Amino acid sequence: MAQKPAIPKGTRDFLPSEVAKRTYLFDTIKRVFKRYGFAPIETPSFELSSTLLGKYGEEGDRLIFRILNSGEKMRKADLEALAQDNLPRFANSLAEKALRYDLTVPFARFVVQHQNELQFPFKRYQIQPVWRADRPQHGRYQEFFQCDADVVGSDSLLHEVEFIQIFDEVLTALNLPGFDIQINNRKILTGIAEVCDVAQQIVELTVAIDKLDKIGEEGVFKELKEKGFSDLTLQKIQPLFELTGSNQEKIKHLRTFLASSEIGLKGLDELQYVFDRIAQLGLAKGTLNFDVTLARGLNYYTGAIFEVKAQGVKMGSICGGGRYDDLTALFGLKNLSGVGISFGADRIYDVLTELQLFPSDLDKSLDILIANFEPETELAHLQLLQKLRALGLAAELYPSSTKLQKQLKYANDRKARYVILVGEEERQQGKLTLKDMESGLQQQLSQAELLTKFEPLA
RNA sequence: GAGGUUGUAGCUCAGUUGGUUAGAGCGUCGGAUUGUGGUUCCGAAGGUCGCGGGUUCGAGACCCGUCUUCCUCCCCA
Repeated sequence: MAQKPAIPKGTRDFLPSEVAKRTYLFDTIKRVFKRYGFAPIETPSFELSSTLLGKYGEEGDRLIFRILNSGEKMRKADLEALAQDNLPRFANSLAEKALRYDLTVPFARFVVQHQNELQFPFKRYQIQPVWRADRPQHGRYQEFFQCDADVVGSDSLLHEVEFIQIFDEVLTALNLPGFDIQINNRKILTGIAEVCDVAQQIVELTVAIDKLDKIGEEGVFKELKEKGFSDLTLQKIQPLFELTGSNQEKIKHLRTFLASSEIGLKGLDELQYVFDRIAQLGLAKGTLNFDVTLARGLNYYTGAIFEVKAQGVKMGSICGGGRYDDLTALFGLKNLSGVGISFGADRIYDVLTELQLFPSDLDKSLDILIANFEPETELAHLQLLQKLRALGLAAELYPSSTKLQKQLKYANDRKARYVILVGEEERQQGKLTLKDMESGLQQQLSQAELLTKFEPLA
């Protein structure tokens, strides 16, 4: 019986017109990455479970797609763990491999494994799909692409500056009219926790204040209270929510607030450097904002934290990133500082679609169609096609000599710019008719004239 | 992982308190036009009503399960 076809939830098919848009998006990002000296690498779609598990917290482990052992390996199932109701251990014994959850952890594994073959500081970019067993929602898929660029082996703040320039350059090239690059520094958050005497609960603290723009000041206080923070702490944090004014004014206020925290002040110094450099260099369309409440969930960030939001659309962050001082330590290589960013290609795609910013001629897959009148001229047409294709033009001969009406409709649907007509009339005169599908105008040309006409277009 | 929501033609959606043969627009195909597309006119094809079970004389509609969609939370890009 014919079965209704379907694809798993949170996955998508891409039609030619969609692939054309995605290619445009990826190519724009790649072009900028390359200009800044990043080289592409690729890693496998799946890794050993042990490489991935435990790197993203409890929540992350739950969202990792596992690959069931096959054949004889099934016998490795730990039935004892099942009997003891230890489901995580049982699951691990069933699946030794898992689909890549992000590009950063596999990259850390890659760096450690190939450390002797790489030049440091090592700058790589990587555009590949990742998989998450998350519940799909607007702008959230189970299979999606990440476009990451990272530098490892350098603690220079130069990279932070360059990444901000990359955000600006890519998103400007994609014609986004406006976007906010939010920046914060993990050291400032650590300093805040120190000043408030809650250094141990920094994760709970930052996760809560990260939600400020979503649930408001009251919501944050409520959540902090539920997490067991004292009224005194809440009172100390309060001034943070009232930080207003320019980036410089915010930094100034925080210097007072964090006066007793060495690490907090270091974070402010780092931030100040980045702001100074960007002010001197300038940005095209982006604006750089200091946002103390920006935390991002990931625990491994230690310095700058970035997040980018597009203006004029209701969409979560479209880019993110930050500095992580010891990511490769997870795999045994210490003291290697890294900093990186990620473009959320699928979300950017949705934003560009919503704002109608994709160039209109992207899905043009055919420049010239030769209409098919009679089988006898087939060879001559194929020879003409060779010449047109040698010029770099996408050209094809309609495969059968059906009604001209149908062939023109096909050319129209394919968005072909020109149609070449060679019927009995033209053949007798040794000419061909070139029809411009946009203007509808036709002209009679010899083959040599035709090729001369198209030469500059190639 | 928790709660809610959706599913009818290729697409977007109608379908009354359960009652003959499930409709429309768009798209597709054919024709009006045997060498001229986009517009127009005429016609046609296309549906196990997500899937499985139940209630009923009778289910697209009601009930249960399941998958899917979208949303809120969690988390994230």
